[in-house]
Amino acid sequence: MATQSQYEELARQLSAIGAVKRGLSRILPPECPTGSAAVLSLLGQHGEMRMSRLAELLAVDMSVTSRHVAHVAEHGWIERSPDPADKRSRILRLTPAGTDMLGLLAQRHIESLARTLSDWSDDEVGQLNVLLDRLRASFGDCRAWAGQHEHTRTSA
Amino acid sequence: MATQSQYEELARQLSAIGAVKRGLSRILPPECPTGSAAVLSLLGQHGEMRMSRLAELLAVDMSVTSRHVAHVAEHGWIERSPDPADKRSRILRLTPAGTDMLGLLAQRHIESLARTLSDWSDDEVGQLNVLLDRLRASFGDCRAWAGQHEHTRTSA
DNA sequence: TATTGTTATACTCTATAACTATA
DNA sequence: TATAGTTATAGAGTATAACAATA
Repeated sequence: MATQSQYEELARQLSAIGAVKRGLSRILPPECPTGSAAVLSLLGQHGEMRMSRLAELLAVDMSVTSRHVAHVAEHGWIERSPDPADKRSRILRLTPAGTDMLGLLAQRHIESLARTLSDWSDDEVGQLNVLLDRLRASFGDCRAWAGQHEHTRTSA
Repeated sequence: MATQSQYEELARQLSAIGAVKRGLSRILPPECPTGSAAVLSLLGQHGEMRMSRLAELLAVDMSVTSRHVAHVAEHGWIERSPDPADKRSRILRLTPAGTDMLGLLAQRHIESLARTLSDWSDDEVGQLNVLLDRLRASFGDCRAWAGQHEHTRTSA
């Protein structure tokens, strides 16, 4: 168990990390904003999948996923083929153009991070990756989360 | 220097960390969304300051800062007094109500994180805090950043 | 009747540009 | 002329709710 102070600090750090994310998003081509990049990245990592699975991996509502996927499909980076097992579903799959775009994104991310984190050791970057992955897992596990404070009005 | 693979992984982790941030934002009272919470937090940490300083700490444009500050002031959580040294500026300062709200936010963050990260040691949380702080610093230092790819259209 | 996915609507956060007041 | 801050406008991301098609 960590101290209250550490939890407060972590909340501040997570709030501030938005600046880093914005920095990384600025290097993306404008046709491929962060939402599209996330879709491509997950399809590249996990291979073909359905909308519902993608929404779960993105950790956003399926309506949001639907819009991102529509944008990515309009650009020809993915194809949506009918799911023979369930006519309501479609299978999402990277196209060659999508794979190319994914390569471009990786290249830009690597360039930026290599420059920005030039004084980090590989061990430190590895540690951060491990901790961030665990953080995500800890939050993902805890699905008894939503509606806990149910957005109560306060008098403060 | 880290490997390309580690940089790619870090980019993915940062993209995915949004889910954690959204989780934390859901426990906030609806009158005090993340933008307002960030303003209160920084004023609590650093004490009174001017808009321009706050914008720098938030790492967002001053126009954005201005709107957050207006919202926070409307709720009576801060006061804006004229700066005697520069009539264009106003000094921002937490009110007692703002301090109360800050306390409520801290309490909710602590509750949530203590529950979610119950199996983390204090050392691990501390490590993550250190690395996130350093990450922010590395990006903050690198101000020769913007306009590097200048949003070039790509053919990919 | 329940589930998959889409669309309409609304809200938050952010950036750019135009503007006011002061330095 | 330059700087501090505000406001108008636009764009991206997300959530809720209503809807269509299929299970």
